[in-house]
Amino acid sequence: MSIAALANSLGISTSTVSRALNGYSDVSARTRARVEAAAKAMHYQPHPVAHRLATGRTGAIALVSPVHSGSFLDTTFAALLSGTSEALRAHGYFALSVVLPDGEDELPELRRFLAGRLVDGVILARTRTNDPRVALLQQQGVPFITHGRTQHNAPHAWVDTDNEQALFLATQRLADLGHRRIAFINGQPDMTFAALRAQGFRRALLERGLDAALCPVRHGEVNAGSGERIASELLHAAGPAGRHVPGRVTALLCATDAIALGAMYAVRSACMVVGRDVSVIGYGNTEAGLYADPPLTTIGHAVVDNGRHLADLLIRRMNGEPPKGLTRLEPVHLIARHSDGPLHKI
Amino acid sequence: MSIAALANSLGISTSTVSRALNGYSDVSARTRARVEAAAKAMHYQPHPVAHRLATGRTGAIALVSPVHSGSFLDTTFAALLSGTSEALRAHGYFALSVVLPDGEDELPELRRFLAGRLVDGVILARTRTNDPRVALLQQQGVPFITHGRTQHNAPHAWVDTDNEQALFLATQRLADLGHRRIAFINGQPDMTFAALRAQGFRRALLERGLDAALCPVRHGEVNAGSGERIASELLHAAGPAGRHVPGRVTALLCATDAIALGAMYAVRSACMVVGRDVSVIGYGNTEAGLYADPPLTTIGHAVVDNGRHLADLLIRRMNGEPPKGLTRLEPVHLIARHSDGPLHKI
DNA sequence: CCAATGAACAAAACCGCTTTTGATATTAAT
DNA sequence: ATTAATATCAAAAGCGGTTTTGTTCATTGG
Repeated sequence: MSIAALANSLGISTSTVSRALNGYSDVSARTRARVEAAAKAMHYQPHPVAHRLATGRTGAIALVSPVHSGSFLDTTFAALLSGTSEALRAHGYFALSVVLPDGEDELPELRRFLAGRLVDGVILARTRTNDPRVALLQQQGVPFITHGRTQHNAPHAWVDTDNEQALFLATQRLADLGHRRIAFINGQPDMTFAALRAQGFRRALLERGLDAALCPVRHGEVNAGSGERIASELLHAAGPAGRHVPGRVTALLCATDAIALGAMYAVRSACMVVGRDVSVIGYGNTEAGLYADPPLTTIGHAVVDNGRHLADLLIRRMNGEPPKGLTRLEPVHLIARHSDGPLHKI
Repeated sequence: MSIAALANSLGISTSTVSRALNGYSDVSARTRARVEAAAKAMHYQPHPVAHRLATGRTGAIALVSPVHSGSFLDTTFAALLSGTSEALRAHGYFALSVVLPDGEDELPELRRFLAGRLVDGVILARTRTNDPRVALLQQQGVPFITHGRTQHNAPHAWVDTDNEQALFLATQRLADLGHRRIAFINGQPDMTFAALRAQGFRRALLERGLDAALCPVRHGEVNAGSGERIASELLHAAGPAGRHVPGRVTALLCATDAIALGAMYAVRSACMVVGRDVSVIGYGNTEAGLYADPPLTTIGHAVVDNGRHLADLLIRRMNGEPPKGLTRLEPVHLIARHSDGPLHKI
């Protein structure tokens, strides 16, 4: 069923059919009704590709994320996708998730994807503080929004969780439990979230008067294997030489629940008890943390909501709003369970 | 840069340019070289949407999966996406992941997506034994492949892991450890994988001479919460009345690692020890299982490879091969860790 | 020497829709 | 009554390619 066939069967021109169906004013009510009836009767639907060629719009957006080497897409990403899909569906858009290869091919591959013109807009996940993908999107003029702020000069739309506040809260909690030697097992330092969390960590140390030299920040992949390895190193390391605070760190802040699960494993491997000998706090409130032994104290954030807000703001961006005001910082909260506790004298 | 502009600058017709660039034979070598040089110099690239309209091909395929209510896309799906993306990229295709809403809207939404003509082929994940999406795809004539077999009459391409064998192996192992009362916490009964795993479970019971009446199969969501709830019920239930084998089940087979983590939680909640009082076996070999306490015995399968094979077979299908032979059953293996052990007399 | 073949390109049709421009009839204003 | 404005529709020109059909000229075979 093409528009030509429909027009033919009605004995009118294709342009009139198109204008009738698209709500133009110079079509008589009578004609419009006839066209609409015939379109329904003949199950007419405009050919989407022809429509795209004529209008330039595709009706789809992409959620772009790299495969973080060593860790598959995590549950955060899945929740994000779920939220955006739902919200975009309400506006008639399709949400497509696109996986870019890690490393050198990432940017060329994103370029190739954008050149393919499959989508009207892009949601960029896993942003880095200085993200070449953002520069590319700005240069190509594609409407986009990032999950996580960046340090680019030109403003762009973003949604972010309050990573800084999250680690401020978690660190404060450990300090208030008496811990003085707290380690932070962070993600890769070039990631936005990692930089912000490190800020929150340092702010809390300062505010609670802890010695930053005793509170190391380590960087690694956001999976359990990496968490186990780094935690193991931290637990077996002695304090810095010349200090009179002896021994090891007593608390492990972890950038994700997965890291925390690895860290808990390391604690057990060192024949210590999580929550008593060593406190562990995760981030993300995943099921795996909830059902861990002991249940993991963690940071909660509404990722599905993040997805919805990303979708809503992107649509406003695609409708021409300037990126300046299209930002949103989502609150976080601490979920206390049993993987942390008061400092026991060693 | 349109083809018209390029043709104009060369002083030849657009048809010759098109034919030169697309390898037709009736273009002289000299002309072809000139066209190619000019195309490169002017950075000409065919407009993808116009190309799609003319050829009917989009250069993209979709990995379609529902949001399973109560559980987000799990790591299995993420690994699948990773594998397919990589393999399809090698063939110049984009892999797009599409999330369908759960429930009533699933089929209409798939129909709407297919009508959008964004992709040349579809990979269908999470298949059910009688899957209306398969019927829809067949009816619409879209090349597709499923991850998981179905019971449809018309043959279709599929890749599946050997679910039956997996549960056969796991059940056998528990039987050989002396367990006589083994429960299987399965996924929803309409899912392909669940039906096949139940088959493997029953086959092993038969082969090892266990009493099926003492070995219940339960169905639930494939997440930890559901696993905890069902395991808890099973552990607190007495044996069937009138039997002289008293007490509870001593081993829990779980359809996913997530379920197993929930089950382990339930065991601890009942003041018992996983691996001694109750054996637990998972499925999927996830990181969360590896770093659990105790480390989870589970079924390993190469999901990323599944993704690659799905991609390869789908491409052969799109190239016109009949679906009959385009199938592949992937092997599984048991990964022994410490969440199971010999039966202790209660 | 003339018809048949083949090489190389141009012209035109097509994919299917949107949007601009143009034409005609009707109505309102002067 | 004549002109200007308005309503309604058709024609045509995009969007940017691919593919079929035609045309011209040089070559070859009989």
